[in-house]
Amino acid sequence: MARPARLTKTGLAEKLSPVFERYGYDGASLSMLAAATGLSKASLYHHFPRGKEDMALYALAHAGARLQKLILAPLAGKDDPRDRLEASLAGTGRYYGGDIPHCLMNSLLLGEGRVLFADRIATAVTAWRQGLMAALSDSGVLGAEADSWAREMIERIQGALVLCRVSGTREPLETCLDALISELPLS
Amino acid sequence: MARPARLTKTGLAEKLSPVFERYGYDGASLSMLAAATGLSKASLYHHFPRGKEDMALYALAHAGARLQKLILAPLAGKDDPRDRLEASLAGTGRYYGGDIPHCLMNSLLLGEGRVLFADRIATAVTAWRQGLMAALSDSGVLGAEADSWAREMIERIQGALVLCRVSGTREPLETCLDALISELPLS
DNA sequence: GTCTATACACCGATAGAC
DNA sequence: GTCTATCGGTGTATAGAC
Repeated sequence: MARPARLTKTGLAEKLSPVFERYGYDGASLSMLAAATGLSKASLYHHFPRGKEDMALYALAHAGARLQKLILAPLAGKDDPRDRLEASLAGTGRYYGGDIPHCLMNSLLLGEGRVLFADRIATAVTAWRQGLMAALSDSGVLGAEADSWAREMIERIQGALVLCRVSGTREPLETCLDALISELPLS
Repeated sequence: MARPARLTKTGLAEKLSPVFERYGYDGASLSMLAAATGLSKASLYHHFPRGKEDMALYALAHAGARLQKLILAPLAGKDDPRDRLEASLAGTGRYYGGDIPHCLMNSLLLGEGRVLFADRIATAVTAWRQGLMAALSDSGVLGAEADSWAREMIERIQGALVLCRVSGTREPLETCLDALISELPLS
């Protein structure tokens, strides 16, 4: 495989994301972001000339790539639809890692971040929903029911993530994912 | 009824809440909060001597009172449990008002706000969950099922609120509340 | 590509007049 | 109880040496 530069944008985005996840766009300061990367504020501007907005965009791009890999790709195969849905939900548990899982797209929806990133986030959520719908349809669930199930799955996962922040644990998410698997409307 | 002072703490909390809801604790600046109340920053400190933290606490107290009135009180009557649950869900729709509904307790769970307010928020969520459980139990739903239904209802409502911020509309919340009413596990 | 030093606006908070 | 004026600190962002 190609040897990557020691400091890739992807590598930086990986370190920036947790700050945006925990503090939101307004709450994430350049001092925090610099500390998280191990660079100075000035060096961050070398990599992200347009400043904090650029950094959040790269964090979002990184989140989108992980969404694709861990959640959407498993949905798209040609295996048994039940296996695909279960694999995607398992991937969802890995996507939302950490002792207190956070959703970057949720955190960026407050304050100034909503103005800047709502379109991009809506696109990602739509892709997620359509991926779920497709797998549900493949399993024989009728169109309208597949639609409402896909919506409900994302709704419950996002709600569980809120409850994780309330309780300070991963437990609501794990319980939710288990419940979703057992309630899948499949034959 | 007693004549209230022209500027009550409750009246101020009502004006402060939308700012904390939309921007979170870190993102809400004193300039915004002053503008929202029509007071100067110095006057805000007269009413809330400990500054922004005090203001957020009063906003939380105001939210707690509204939760009690619109969501919890309807659950606690002696009417038919189905009527109580439906009344509470209708109250939930009013509690989360506005063109893009926001949840103060959710918004305060980011950044510094989580450190300061997580305990208080967890207490409110627990009360909500127990109120739902009690009404479900009264309707004959078994303990374990009442517990998981109460959890799922809050989870879905919170998730729907996230999707409202994604789409910029009330529609996910309204759809969720309608679905919950029609799916209530009652006789 | 990294850094130190710095610019200037805004932050939360306070002093003190009215 | 409200205000203007101001404090010290931090915010984002830039200049320029190495």
